[in-house]
Amino acid sequence: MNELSRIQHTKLSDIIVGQIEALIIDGSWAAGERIPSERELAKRFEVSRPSLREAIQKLEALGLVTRRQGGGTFVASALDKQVVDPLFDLLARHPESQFDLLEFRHALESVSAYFAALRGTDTDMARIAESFAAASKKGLTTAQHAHALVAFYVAVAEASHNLVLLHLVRGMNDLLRDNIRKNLDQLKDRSDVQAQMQVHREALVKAIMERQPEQAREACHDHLAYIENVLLQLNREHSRIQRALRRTDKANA
Amino acid sequence: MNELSRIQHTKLSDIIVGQIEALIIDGSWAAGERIPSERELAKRFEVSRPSLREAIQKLEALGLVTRRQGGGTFVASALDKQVVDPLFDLLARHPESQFDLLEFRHALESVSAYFAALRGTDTDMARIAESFAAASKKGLTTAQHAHALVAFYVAVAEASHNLVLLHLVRGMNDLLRDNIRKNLDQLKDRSDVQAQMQVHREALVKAIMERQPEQAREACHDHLAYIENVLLQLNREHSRIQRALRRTDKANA
DNA sequence: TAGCACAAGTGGTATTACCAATGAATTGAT
DNA sequence: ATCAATTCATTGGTAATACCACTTGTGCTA
Repeated sequence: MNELSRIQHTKLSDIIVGQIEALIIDGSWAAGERIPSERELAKRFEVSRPSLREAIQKLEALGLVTRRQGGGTFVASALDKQVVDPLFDLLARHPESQFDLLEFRHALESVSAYFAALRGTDTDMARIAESFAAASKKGLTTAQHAHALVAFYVAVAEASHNLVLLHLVRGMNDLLRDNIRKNLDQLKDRSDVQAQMQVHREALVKAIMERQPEQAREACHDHLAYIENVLLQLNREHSRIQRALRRTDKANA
Repeated sequence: MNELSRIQHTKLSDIIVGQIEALIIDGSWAAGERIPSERELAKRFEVSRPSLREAIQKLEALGLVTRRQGGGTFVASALDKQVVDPLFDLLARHPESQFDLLEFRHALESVSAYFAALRGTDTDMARIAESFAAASKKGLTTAQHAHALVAFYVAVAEASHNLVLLHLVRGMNDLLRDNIRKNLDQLKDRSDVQAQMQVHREALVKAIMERQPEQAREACHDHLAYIENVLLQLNREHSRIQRALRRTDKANA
């Protein structure tokens, strides 16, 4: 049986990865802590150092540990535990998929808001309030505003206490910031729209703080649906202007 | 300068990865083709075999190549070139995060259903109907049923015509199948629950076929919320039984 | 007490060897 | 001539040992 034979040939390094992951996840090795040396671990697991190194390299690729030549191997802290998804790289290079991303954000942030309202601790709520206040300051540049909004959404995702949601939001940090900045750029001249967006965000924060999951979801949905509609309208206007300009150019030719 | 020193200390294996990636991307090494052996490549790049192996291992982690002991290393074809997200790997190895995944699926599949109903072409609808019929057959093993359900959800994601959703569903294929199989296993003795799940899926397909986005989203939501509640109930029962057993063991000790 | 030098311990890379799996070629039987 | 079995070469997987470069800790001296 093909599958059976595949199961039987688990690589040694994969077995070691599993055992080290368990140690990290159960807290035996805490974030930031230096783990035993490669030579020590090779002895402990009764494998060769190259096999142990292969396992450590996989853990590094997973973002679970970081290595420093001469310094040691450390359990990655949450701060620098970042994973890059190839699709997000792809999307970053193809801005025309902006709406695909917006639609996905729609789902991701709505469910994050829902669970943040459902499960957020008092600490979570405080951080959401802080990051929202930072994002609401006057006089921010577009880049600063985008950065602050990302921090706000990350705080909401953290408050959801869902590992998958948190991972995705963190993984698409750069992409999220670029998407938000582009949205803000396109809406730069529309102070009416910006005011409305701020109203939406305030409604979202209020719903989360009052631990109203359905309202939080709805507020987030309204916010993103509004942005989509405005951007679609702007793009239609832009396309219309482009077509008009092309007609004018043809008439003059 | 910290960053400057980081640039200077590029690992040998990373350099090799870049060079091999270039060969794959420019078509020198075509999909499905066997690449030169490790020993040959080590000689060509003038590095040691362990360093070359580390590079190949990274390429494998990226999904660019596949290795077979005794057989060789092959450029991954598009068919099995699957994007592996490290979190999905981690989740696959730690079943205790089953509910985080289920909550995320909730959001992902609801929005996929919404957009499938909104944008699905006639071809999409036909494929959804086909895959749903395949998933509804009697007499499937749990593994076959899970496999068929995954194909169904992939068809729905394809009908959404959203690149991000499609990517995520594809990327978590194995994880999705394992999650569904586990859910089916736990619900094996509950024919009432299985019947209800089938009713939900039929409602979902109906809403998509009739191009009713809100209804599709709602049907999907109902389906997954139902599964979550049933599993939570089962887990509570299981925990209660475990606690009762522990009390019995202690009394007997 | 601070700075410098040295040593020990760390990860990175290398050489060489052997094991287990795979596939191609060869040989023998029908 | 064809097919099956065997053999051998080549592949990836694992290991032992060594050395290099970097980091950190310790001890000594001014």
